[in-house]
Amino acid sequence: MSKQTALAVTDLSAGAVCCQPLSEQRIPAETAAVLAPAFKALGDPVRLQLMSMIASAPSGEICVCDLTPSFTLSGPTISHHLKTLRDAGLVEAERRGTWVHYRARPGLMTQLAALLAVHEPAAS
Amino acid sequence: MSKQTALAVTDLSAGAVCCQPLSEQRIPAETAAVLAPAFKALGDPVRLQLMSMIASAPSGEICVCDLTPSFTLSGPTISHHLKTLRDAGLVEAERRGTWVHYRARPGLMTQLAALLAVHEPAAS
DNA sequence: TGCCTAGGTTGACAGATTTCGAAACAGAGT
DNA sequence: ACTCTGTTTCGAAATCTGTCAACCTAGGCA
Repeated sequence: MSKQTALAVTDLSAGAVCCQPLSEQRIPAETAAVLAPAFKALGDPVRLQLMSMIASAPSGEICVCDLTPSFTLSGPTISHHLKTLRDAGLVEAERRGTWVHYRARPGLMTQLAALLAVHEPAAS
Repeated sequence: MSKQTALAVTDLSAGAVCCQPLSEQRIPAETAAVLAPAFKALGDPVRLQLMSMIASAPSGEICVCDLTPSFTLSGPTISHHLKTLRDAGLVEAERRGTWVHYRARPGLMTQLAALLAVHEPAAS
């Protein structure tokens, strides 16, 4: 099941599924179906923190061994959450030697941010 | 009942739960716990579309009677999804005569967008 | 080479949460 | 009273969360 969404997300992060703020134009059902899983992936406190730790890593990437100790959860649980973020297209993993490093994929996050951008009402 | 959940969200949308991009600074567990539910609320294709339809309504608000026909789901189901968005603090409802109108609350969405903003590597 | 240990992932499972619709309910208009 | 709009309640099916056990890969060492 996650395979399907992962594929779609890969497509969009390569391309141009959305860019218009959500408040300026109705999202087509198709687009919503593609982007909702990304929001869902961020819709868990642990995953939101993981995403933040990965994205804010000074070197651009961070070892799982540095992530796990920050939570009271077990290793497998963290691994599952990381897989969710991976399937959503928000991060990618690379094994270098003994350790696995996670890196953020800014493309999709940028799209989500653009989607949420609120058009300044009057102003101008 | 919606008052309770609305309170926490009201606090944050009034105040300073977050503002820093997720990729610039680690989100504290506390902040993650507060913001994750908002992402979770957007993490469903139907709710994402609903949010978009509400936020992009030309008059700033939209009647439930205009929302329901756009989906193949039953009335109660749409109502449930709307309640989820309400509880998350993303929209608010007002009954005017026979019909109920939904309006977006941009505050929280702005915060989420700021959180997802990706720091430009160059600049600064 | 063969064996051992450590880091992470995967699979399977119980318990909690979500999703959806049928039926019942509340508000407003006729 | 009756109708129409939308919400709430309730229950069933599906999904999600977290853990243990098993597995795989990489590295160290005799």
